[in-house]
Amino acid sequence: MLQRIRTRYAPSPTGRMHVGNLRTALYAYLIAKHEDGDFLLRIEDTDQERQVEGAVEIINRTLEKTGLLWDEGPDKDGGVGPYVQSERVTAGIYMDYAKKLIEKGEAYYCFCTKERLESLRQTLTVDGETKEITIYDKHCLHLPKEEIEANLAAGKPFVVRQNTPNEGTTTFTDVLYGDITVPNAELDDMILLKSDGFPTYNFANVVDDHLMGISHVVRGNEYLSSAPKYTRLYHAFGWEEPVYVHCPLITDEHKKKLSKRSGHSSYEDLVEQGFVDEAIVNYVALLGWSPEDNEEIFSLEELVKKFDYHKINKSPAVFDMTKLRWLNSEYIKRLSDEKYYERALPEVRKVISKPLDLKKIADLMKTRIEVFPDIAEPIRFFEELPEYGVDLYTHKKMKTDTAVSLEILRDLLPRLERQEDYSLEGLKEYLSAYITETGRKTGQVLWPLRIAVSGLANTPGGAYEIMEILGKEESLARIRQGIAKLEAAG
RNA sequence: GGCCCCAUGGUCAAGCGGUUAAGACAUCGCCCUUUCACGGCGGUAACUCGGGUUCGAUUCCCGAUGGGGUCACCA
Repeated sequence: MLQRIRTRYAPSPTGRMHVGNLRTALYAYLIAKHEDGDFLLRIEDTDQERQVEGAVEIINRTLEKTGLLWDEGPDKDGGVGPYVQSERVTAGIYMDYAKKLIEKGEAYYCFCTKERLESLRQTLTVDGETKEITIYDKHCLHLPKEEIEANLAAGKPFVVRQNTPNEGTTTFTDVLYGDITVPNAELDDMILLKSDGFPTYNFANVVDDHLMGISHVVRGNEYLSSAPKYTRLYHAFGWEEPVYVHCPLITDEHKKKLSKRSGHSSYEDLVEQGFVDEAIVNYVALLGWSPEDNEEIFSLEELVKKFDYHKINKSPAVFDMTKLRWLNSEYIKRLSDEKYYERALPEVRKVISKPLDLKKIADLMKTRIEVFPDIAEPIRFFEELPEYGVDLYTHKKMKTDTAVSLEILRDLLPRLERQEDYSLEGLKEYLSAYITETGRKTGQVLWPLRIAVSGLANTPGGAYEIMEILGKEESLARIRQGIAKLEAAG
């Protein structure tokens, strides 16, 4: 294959990128980069009503954060901006191409009013759901030339429609799905150019993919049913078709296509929920594809090396938050201190206002969380000793109960008051000496100690770690409280 | 409803005519351990159904069933 691979990600700027879009962008990027090809970004903003303020920036930022950097585009602000379709509309590109099609008889002007179109609409009820379908009747295809001219001259609003024959079939080839053939009669005369002069996605997409030399068109499987119409467009122009890669859908647990409208998480939502960029990209890559070596954790660079689009699955994949969380925990464990603190410390500060060693507290949580917000709850006891019942002091396996605990804490208190070194090592050394000296079991001594300083049966870290962080004064205060509590309980 | 696509454990996912049907997440149990977690070890759990083709089908073909997608002056 001598042809250079060129792919593109072509989103419409309507808000945050949801996971399905991110996966499409990722696959398009990987297909190109695996062969050292080009990856472009093209903003498809041909629907003026759906424009969302700042959406292009969100797309740019998301692509940058995930490392899916595009290779070319018009100069903009000293850098390489993405291609933007609305800017190309002004250049008259789409109008010119639409006219070429009209000349060839492959498209035609349509002056039908909304009302007339409305009358063509059929409603249909399936499984209790009401759906509306409209099949255009080619009314304007048969308009006399004079009438068309007159309408145009009168400035009557028009639309340009694709002229699809009612006979024959159209076949296109997808690398994953093979040849797909549909009867032309099934293909509606879709609108190419809207009455506001803007092209529809269907048209702009084909024209731009050709003009930009896109070799592999990567898009979601929901486009499979309109693909034959695009094929007809390519044929009508006499252009060579690109290679199609229709990616399987990503669905929710109910097998429904992920969409913003249904409230499914976008990439940015996930970041806000405490996920790591690389983990999200990694996980999403795995939905619909797996490497030959069966590895599951890899960087974008490794992905580029391993990715083979011929191995993309055909069946839809359910987005499994549980597995993403696991993968995220793996990424968190591998994070450098710097990167870990950057996101962990803010979470620690949410619950700790005392002048404690926040980094040490964060360290305690590194292997215990799946997402960053998991940090807050388990460390709250550092800030304030929670209310607890003396029954916590009873632990069969540790061979301890309230009586034993009271005895040990009373025994330990004066010693710990004399102890100056509250570092982890100091405490460890001192207390293990006490343990051997008294012949008690380690757990038997440490259990009541942890209960006293934390008020909890389960804590991140053990008694040593907690006491080190709390420091001598607070540790002793809590131990005295524990003793008082035990004495009061009798 | 028309058209199109899909079908291996709960989820992701190997497999591409002959396998004890991998692996990961989840789940369960054990070990490690002062708790929790990490880590280690092990268990439960799958080829939608019916016809073919074949010496032999999870694998190929057809059909059924199930699920999904799509049918806009949205992309």
